[in-house]
Amino acid sequence: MDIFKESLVSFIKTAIKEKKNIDITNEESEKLIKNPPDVSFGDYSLAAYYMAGYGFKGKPEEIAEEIFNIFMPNLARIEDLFDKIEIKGAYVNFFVNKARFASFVVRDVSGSGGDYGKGSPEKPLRVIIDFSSPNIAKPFGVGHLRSTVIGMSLSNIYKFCGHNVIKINYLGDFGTQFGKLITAFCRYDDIDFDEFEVNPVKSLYNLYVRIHKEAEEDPSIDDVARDNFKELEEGLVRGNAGGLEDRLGSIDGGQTESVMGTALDMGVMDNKGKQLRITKELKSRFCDSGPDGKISLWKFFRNLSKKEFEGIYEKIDIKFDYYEGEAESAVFSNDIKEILLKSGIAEESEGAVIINIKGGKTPALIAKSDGTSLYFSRDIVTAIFRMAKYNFDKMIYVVGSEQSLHFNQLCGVFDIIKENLNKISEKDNTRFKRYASLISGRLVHVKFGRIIGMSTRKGNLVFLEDYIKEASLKAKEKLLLDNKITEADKDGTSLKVGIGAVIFNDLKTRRTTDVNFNWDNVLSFEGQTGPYLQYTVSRINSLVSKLGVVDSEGGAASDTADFLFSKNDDDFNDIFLITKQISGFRDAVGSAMELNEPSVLSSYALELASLFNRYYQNYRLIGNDSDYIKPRLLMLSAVRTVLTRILNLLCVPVLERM
RNA sequence: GCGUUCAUAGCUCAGUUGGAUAGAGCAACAGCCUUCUAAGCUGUGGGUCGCAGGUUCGAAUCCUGCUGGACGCACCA
Repeated sequence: MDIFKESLVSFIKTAIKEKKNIDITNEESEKLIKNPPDVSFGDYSLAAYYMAGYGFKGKPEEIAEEIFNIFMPNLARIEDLFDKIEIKGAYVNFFVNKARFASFVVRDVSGSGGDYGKGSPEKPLRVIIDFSSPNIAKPFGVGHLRSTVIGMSLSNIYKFCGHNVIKINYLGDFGTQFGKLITAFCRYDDIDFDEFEVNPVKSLYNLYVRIHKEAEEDPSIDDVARDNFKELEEGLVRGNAGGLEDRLGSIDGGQTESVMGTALDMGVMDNKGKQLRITKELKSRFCDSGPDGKISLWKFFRNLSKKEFEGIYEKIDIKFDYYEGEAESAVFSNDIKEILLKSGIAEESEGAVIINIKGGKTPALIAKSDGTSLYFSRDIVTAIFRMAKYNFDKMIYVVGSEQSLHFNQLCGVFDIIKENLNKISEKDNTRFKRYASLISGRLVHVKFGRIIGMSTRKGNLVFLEDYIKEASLKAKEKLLLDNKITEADKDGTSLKVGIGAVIFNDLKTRRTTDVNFNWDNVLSFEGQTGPYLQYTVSRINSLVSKLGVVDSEGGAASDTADFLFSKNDDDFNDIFLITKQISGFRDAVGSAMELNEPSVLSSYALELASLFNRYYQNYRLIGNDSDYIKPRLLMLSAVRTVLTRILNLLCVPVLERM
């Protein structure tokens, strides 16, 4: 909060106490202060409607009059900070001393180093953000990009607000579909092993599509696939002797790393720890050796895919603290099933095990009739492990809204467990009870809408790589046309612009609305786009470096003066608008975090960039004397500081020049 | 059928949590580069906030109904 608003807050608080004998907190007082919709209504306002709750009575206009009369006699107490107070209908509007305000903001930014807007909560939260989470047998498409950039951006925002963030990529590395993949891989003789090395995910996907098609003709394939999956899962369970409680015990003892690393395999790695290339011999060894072979094959698929994903993440500069997988949780799913059945929380139905979540009509399914695990049961185990490992205050799942039901049920299960804790026997379940009961109320599903209508010209799924390539190509054309780069593009400018366009496009609208995809829109780079923001920062860079030269020749300006700007300056009003926007940065980050909504920052940044570009167009700095330039240099770098920060928070690359 | 969610300018979206005159960007049209990067700026036109009720001083925002779309609803994830 700035000193202007602060003084209003305390003034209102005192006035209400003095005049109405009502005690209110600073927070309540702050809530009464509104931001008028238009600058012509001033900078802050008090609405009579809200004041009615604090002892003010009568028609709104009368209340406004009364408030106005409270302020006027005491104007001296705040007049340094405010130019004018006026009544307009039911509102009392406050106009800040613009020259002072602008000077204050600019100093505030330059004084906080690069940390302007950073939060430092008294009790930082420990927040897990689970995002991206691609399925290892499905191409990394646009849907995963959304989860990835929203998650990464939220991680940045929480961190910037002073919280402790743990970023987890929960790979979709398990489930019935892997039974299918194993079946397919072993069934077909014409598999291109080289292609498998180069494009593992695509190869797996093709296998999946192929076997799926064949299964439509011959349903017995599905049975084989289910058996293969069962064999795989049971093999893993055998390989990890000891149940859930033991595992939680070892986590308590500090053994937090995945148990899968030590799981059985038969020669997936060479003696240097490098994964072997698949060959015909290796393939038949995997396929003919029962559970151990299945496990090896599964690991082989997983490793190759993970490597491919890491390449993509590196390209768009996304980093995770941990990679996890569903398989580890699958191993302990059966324990969960037993606990919940025994305590009566879950029940059997048609051979499967279900839980009725209150308020929901659809029961949650935690185990299949053949005893193997499900997505849902694995997520329960995973959450418990994470509580044991990280003791989180909040866990955010960044997953599409089509999975709302799943996450409602997941939250519901932990509520039920907490309510029925005494039904679960203490014996052998101490740790389970401790951790599971802590989870209730701490899970958040941050959902996002689908991307509609995105396809190649042939109507196929668009891969992220191609998406970025297309955008970069377009950026390159533009750069070449303007004679800004050589064909070689050594700095990778076009790639950064392309990535910026693609990522920003995903973050500029509110998460929950479905995005209508439109190539023209993504490839235009004008108006409300990532490149527009990148361009704005580049412009400032260029201008600042040129002004820096001018300034060093011109001598010192009034660094310590109370006012850096004068209301007689030609550009005064525009400078004020810019600084006003800058001063809203803290609130913007704050609500972006509160709402788990990066787009709050996108809109904010676009507005700031737009104000700056208008200023840039209308006023010339070079050629003026140093006293004129120096404060404006501070203003420029304040804009740059905030815009750069937001680009960083939103995972949009910042360019020195473009 | 049940549940969730959405509907704002030709198109894509904002709209400060119920407040003052509903705003941007694209697209269209008219302008601005011998001057700090034209991926920019200025101006014009464009709206029954899906429809109908209700709640109150006040509704794009909350409630109900209707219409239309998206998603989900037991052994997939």
